[in-house]
Amino acid sequence: MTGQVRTVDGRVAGRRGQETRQKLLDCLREMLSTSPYRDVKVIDVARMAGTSPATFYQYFPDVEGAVLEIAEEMAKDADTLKELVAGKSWAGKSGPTTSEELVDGFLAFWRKNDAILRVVTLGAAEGDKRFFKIRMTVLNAVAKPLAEAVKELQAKGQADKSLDPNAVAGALVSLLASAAEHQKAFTSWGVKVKDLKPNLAPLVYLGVTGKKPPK
Amino acid sequence: MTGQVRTVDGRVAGRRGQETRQKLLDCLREMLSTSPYRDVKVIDVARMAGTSPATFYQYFPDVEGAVLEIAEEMAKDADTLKELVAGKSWAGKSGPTTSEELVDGFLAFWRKNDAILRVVTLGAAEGDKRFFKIRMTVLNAVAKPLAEAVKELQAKGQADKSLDPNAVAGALVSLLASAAEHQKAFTSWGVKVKDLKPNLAPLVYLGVTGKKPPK
DNA sequence: CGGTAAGCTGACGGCATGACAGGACAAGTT
DNA sequence: AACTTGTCCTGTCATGCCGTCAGCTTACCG
Repeated sequence: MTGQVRTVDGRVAGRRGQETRQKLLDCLREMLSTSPYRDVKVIDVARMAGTSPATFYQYFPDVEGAVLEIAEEMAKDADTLKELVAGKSWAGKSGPTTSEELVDGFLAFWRKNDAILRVVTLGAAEGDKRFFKIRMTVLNAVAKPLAEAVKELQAKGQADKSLDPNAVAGALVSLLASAAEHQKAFTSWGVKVKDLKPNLAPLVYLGVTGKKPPK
Repeated sequence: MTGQVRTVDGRVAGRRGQETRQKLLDCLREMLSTSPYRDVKVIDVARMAGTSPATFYQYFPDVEGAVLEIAEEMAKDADTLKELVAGKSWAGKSGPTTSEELVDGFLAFWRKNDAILRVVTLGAAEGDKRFFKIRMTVLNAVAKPLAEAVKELQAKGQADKSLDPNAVAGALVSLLASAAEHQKAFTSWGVKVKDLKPNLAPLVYLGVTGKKPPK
C-alpha cells in the first residue's frame, strides 16, 4: 500500500532506522520553531538528534526534503478540519456558533503547527509546487466545504448570488490563515488574542451569509 | 539630518561607494525574486554585481541586513497606500468604488514588491522585531485610515458597534495581504486573477459597512 | 606631487555540504 | 560458537560558501 520507508540510496529502513529517521524529523521540527528557517543547518539537527550529518543525508536529500516530510504529515492531520464546516448549519442561531467554532478550530490548528506552516507558506509563495500543494490541502479542508455551504445558501436565495462561492470561501480561509500566522499584528493593533475569535467570527458569518449576525 | 551612509567598519561612503552599494541591493532584489530565500548566497549576489563577496561585507553585515535595507526602502514607498483610504467616502454609490480602488491599489503594491514582502512576512512570522515593524508600517498605511473610516461609520450609527474597528480593519488588511501573496491559490480554486478584485471588493465593503453593497 | 581616505580584492581559516566505503550491530543459520 | 546477511551508523574527504583582514589601487585635495 504505502511504499515502505526508504533511504536515499534505496535500502529499506528497518525498525532502528525508522526510529533514527523519526528522531531527526522531531529535532528538525523543534529546530524550526526556535530558529529562523534560513539558519537551520543539517549539522545542528544531527547534533540535536545525537547523530552525525552523514546519517541525516541517508534519510533525506536535504533540509527542504525533510521539511516536506513533516509538512505532509501535518497535511494529513488537516483532514480533521473538515468537521469544522461539513454538515454544520448557518441558519438561525446556530450560524454564529458554527462560525465561532470554525474560527476557533482553525486558529488552534495553525497555532499547533505554526513553525512548519510558516515554511510551507513561504515555499508556496515562492512558487514551489510541492509546498503549494500541501498548503492547498490544508486550506481546502476548510475552503471546499465552506464553498459548498455558500452555494447552498445561494440556492436557497439566502445569500448574494453575484459572488463566486469559491472566491468567498477562499478569501475567508485566507483571512483565517493570515490572522493565525500574524496574531502579533493584531496585538499591536490593540486587539488582544482572546478578542480575536469574537471579532473574526462575525466577519466569517458576514462573508458566508452576507448579512449581520443575529444577536 | 539623515546620517550619512557608512560602511560596516565606519568609513563614510562616497559617490562610487554608494553606487556599488546600490548595485548590490539591486542584484539582491533581483536574486530574491528568482530563487528561494534560503538559497540566496552572498557570493551569487556579489558575482551578479560584478564584484567580490568581500565588498558585500563592507556594506552589509549579512544577507539579512541587506534585505532589511531593501525592505525599509519599500516601507517608505508604502506611504502612498494611505491615499487609497484617507478621505474617501463609504456612503452611497461611492462606497463600492472606494472599496474597489483600495483592493486594486493594494494588490498592485503587493505584486510590485512581492519578493521582498515574502521575506518580510516570513521574518515577521518568525518573530523578528525589525521585519515585524516594517510589515506593520506597510499594513498600517491602510489599516489606520481604514479603522478611522469604520469608527466614523459607527459613530453615525451606520455600522455595527459591537465590533472593534481596529480588529475589523486589521482583518481586512490581512485578507488583502494574504490574497495578494497567494493569488495562485485562488487560481487553483477556479477564481481567475481578474476576478479577484470584483470578489474581494464586496467583502471589504461588507466588512467596513456591515451591509451588502448597493447595485 | 605627496598625503589621506575611500574602495576593492586575494587569500585564508572555519564550517556546512554531500558522497562513499567500511565498521558495528542484530538476528537468524548451521 | 562461528558464520552469514542485511541494516545502520560514522569517519573521512573533496568541495564550496562564509566572514575577516591586510594590503593594494584609486580618487580627491592642498
